[in-house]
Amino acid sequence: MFSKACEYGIKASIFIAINSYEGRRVSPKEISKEIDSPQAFTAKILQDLVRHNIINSVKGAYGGFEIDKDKIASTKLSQIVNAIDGDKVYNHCGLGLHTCDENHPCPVHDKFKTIRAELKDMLENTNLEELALDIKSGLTFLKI
Amino acid sequence: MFSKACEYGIKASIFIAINSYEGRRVSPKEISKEIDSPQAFTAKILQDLVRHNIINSVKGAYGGFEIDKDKIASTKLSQIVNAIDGDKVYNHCGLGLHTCDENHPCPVHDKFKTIRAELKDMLENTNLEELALDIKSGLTFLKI
DNA sequence: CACAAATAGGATAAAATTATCCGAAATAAA
DNA sequence: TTTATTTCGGATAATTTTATCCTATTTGTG
Repeated sequence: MFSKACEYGIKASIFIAINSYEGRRVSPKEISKEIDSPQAFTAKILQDLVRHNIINSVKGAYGGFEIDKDKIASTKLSQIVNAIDGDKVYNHCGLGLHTCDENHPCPVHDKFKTIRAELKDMLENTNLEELALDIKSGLTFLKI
Repeated sequence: MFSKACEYGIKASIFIAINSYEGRRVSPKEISKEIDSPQAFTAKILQDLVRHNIINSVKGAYGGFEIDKDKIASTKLSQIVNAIDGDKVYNHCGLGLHTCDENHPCPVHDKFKTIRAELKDMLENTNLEELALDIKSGLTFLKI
């Protein structure tokens, strides 16, 4: 469904959000430990999220990654996915046709339509805040 | 969603089904031309489908690939996907956790649950016959 | 200013996926 | 039985994704 990079990016964003609520910046080392991902690779993905304005980085001593507190609730899962994997989750034809639409559908176009729409809807209506709160309250987990 | 190999495998199966209704065997060359895929790679995937008993191969002159006519309607899309991509489409955690279930859910477990179930349901309730008929009647397409 | 602590970014490596090539084996027909 | 045709299967290559390493750059503190 998502690339490894995207999986790491989502989990990292959630962990950063949790810590940003407490005013704490986190490093790639802490993050990769907490989400069980390769550190250097995770750092690359964080750079990408910074470039896409999803998270914030502060260089130098006492630096690290953070998210503006008042941005957490309005950051959608779809933005993270889009930043890392692009729009192929929504737009790529299920069977890889270059053009696949109502006028020229692939054999599974119709059957995929609702599923794809629901996925899109879910990603666009899920925000970082709810995901972070579930982790904090021990309802969900970032690793294992 | 699916691997390239799986996309090719699905399209190839549909094309073979169409021709099997007419009692015609088809070669990797014809298939790859019709579904716009690399020939040798497609041949490998066909071998895989043969090993998984989804299609049938006949070696030698006048040989080729075919599907038993009376098997087409009972062959589910899920069987093809499973043969090539395994069960990860259904079972792999959305965020890559090794264990992700009701007792130990990842942050998006619940939100993915219905989507994943629908996908599974769709794949298990779509058969080769309907896909082949749609192509034959010009309703859907295998390439471009 | 010098130093320590961080992220940024380029180069490279490893692994997985996608793709190609070629000879072996099987089979039908002449 | 020979020949032409066709799948099978192993070896290899190309590409993409995943992952690592090292140096440069930035920045706060003493």
